[in-house]
Amino acid sequence: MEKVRERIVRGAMKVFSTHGYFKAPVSKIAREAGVSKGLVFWYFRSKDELIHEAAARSLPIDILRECLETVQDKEELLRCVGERYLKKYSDPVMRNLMLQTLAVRTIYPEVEERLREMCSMYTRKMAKQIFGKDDVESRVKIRSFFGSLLCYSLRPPPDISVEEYLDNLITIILQ
Amino acid sequence: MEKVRERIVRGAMKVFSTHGYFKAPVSKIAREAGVSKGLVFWYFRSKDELIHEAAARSLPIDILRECLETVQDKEELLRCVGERYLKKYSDPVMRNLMLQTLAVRTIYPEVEERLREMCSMYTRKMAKQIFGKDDVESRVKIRSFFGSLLCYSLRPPPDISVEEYLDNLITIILQ
Amino acid sequence: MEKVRERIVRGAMKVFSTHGYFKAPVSKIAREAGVSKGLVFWYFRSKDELIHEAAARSLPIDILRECLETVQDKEELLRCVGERYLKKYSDPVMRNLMLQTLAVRTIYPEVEERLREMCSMYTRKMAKQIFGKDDVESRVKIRSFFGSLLCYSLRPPPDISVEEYLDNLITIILQ
Amino acid sequence: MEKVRERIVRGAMKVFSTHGYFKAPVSKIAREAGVSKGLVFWYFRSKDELIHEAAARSLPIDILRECLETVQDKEELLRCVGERYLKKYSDPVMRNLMLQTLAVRTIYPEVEERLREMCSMYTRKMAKQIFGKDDVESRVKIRSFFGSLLCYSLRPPPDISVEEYLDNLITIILQ
DNA sequence: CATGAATGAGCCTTCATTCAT
DNA sequence: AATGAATGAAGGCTCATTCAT
Repeated sequence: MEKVRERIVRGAMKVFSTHGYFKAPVSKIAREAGVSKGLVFWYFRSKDELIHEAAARSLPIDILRECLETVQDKEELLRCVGERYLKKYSDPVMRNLMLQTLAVRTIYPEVEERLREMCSMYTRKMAKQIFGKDDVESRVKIRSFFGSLLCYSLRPPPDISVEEYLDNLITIILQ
Repeated sequence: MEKVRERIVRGAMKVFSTHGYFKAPVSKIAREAGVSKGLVFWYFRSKDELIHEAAARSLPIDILRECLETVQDKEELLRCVGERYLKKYSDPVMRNLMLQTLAVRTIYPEVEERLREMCSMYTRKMAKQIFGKDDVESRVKIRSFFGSLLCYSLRPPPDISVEEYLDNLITIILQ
Repeated sequence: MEKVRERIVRGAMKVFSTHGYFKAPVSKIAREAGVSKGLVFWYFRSKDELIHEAAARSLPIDILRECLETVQDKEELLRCVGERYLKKYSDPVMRNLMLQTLAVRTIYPEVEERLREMCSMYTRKMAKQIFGKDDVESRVKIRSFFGSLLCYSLRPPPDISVEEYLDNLITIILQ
Repeated sequence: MEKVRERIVRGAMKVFSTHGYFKAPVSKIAREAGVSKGLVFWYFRSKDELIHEAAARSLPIDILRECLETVQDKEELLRCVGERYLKKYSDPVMRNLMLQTLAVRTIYPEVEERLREMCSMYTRKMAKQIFGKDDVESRVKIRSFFGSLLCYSLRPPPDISVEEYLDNLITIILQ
């Protein structure tokens, strides 16, 4: 049996992903998790705290960190990030939740900060590791890479497989 | 003096962009527009109707339609779309509002439908017009193009100008 | 027809006086005032604001101020304060409400401050005006005066009239 | 080591005295007493039961009973009551708690009853024992005595000592 | 005895919406 | 058209109370 706290987070992510952070009643989250409404507030001080937990899990920061730490080769790095990214967001819950998180960055400074860090630090690191430099062209390419992944996730074309898509994308970026 | 209805929509877009569609009280929108709360409901049947109007304006559909209608040359087409896109979303209100709109697509079927149309029909048309074909590589490139624009808008790199960025991007896509 | 805001305050005072400030639901206050619950929050930002208004009205500060301003003679001053005091708190609502207010002074600094002012400034002024001096005996007498009024209000002896009581009290204080 | 039950009552009195009976969460009381929340309900059937225990201890009934039983002389009786009273309520916890108790008399019939008994029976007994009679003047004096003690307790004048105050008060009452 | 997770009732507050003026 | 008072439905949160361990 999964731990209660984890069940609540899962339920929250599911409900948040379809209703949005602010239209999702805690009562619905509780029902989804199979617990009482009061218990949610035993594990989380407030709904905001639960939002923060869900928001943190919705971003691909973990993927970036891991791949950058473990992989050296440039093509392999792109593949590592690409594969995990597309896998993570093949789950509709995660996909929609990430969009919800992007939308609330103007409300929660912590979310904004996390996004800023992800966009600046990690893309810079990737540009360095892949192209050996950090010039305009490299950074445009990295952004195109992530942008493409995002676009694919948001609305996967029904007639292109993940592998095919990723192969093509990596080729374009590295050429 | 701007028309009242228009003032209300503008106010709504501004408030929606920072507070999100559901945390933005109609009272705040009215204050922003300089009218009474009651008047908002004279021009719009409900808050949802106002949300739909704002959501429609937040997407780049108008840009796609216009450029596809007026421009033939492939590079010119990419530049037409790119320039207008980056201009539209250089406004923080528009930028944030588009994110809000992406987030509510699971709630409003109309929004979902509009997005679906934009992603499938227009990207297909662009692929056709630019690459003459609609194969995997072409579509990956179009997605990379839009993804890159989106990424740039979300967090413009402080040391790269719009023109420079767009030039590089078009070169990468067309090579 | 009484003004709505005033009706709400009256209803609040009545409900507060029997249920206490914190056990009195706003819904009950609204019902007592004959308005909807939401309207209470149109006139008062929060329940706390309503509590403050009720608390301010529950104290005898107005009586002290008026009598000290208008009356010179010492016996007359005691009688002015005594009469109005006993009249004000002959109303069970006012009597109980004052007790509620005394009880929440540790929670609301504004209430504590108002009480402090009442106890120090006004008793000092009365001692000066009645006994011409501010020594220990005078101040003990003033406190006995107020204490006696308070005790009478809290539980009026069934077989002593207000006038009789006040006459006796003034005699004792002035002898 | 103090008995657990006693620790809980002490903790309750402390928390009640500052937060009031109804704003004081049982959890806070438990923390103050250094026990778990559940244990409070092992020793007391409900929070109300705990309130009653605290309320009973907050009143000066014990003082009245003891002094009336042991002391015969009138001045000595006043001094006995006065001294113990001022000592008991020199403790801010007791002082505030008594006010809280006065405030909840409209809610708990038992509290109301206890107060009624204290006010009628004991003041009557004191009047008899001190003045030999029970006429209006005597009872006004007794009320002035208690009222003065109450006033002193509520807000002790910073420049008058307990002894000095009590001496003066007894003189005034007995003259 | 003792703990703390779990429950559910109730309350304050917000806010979309209506309506008399 | 325009205002703002008035309403009622939720929703977030607290907290007394229970119960398995």
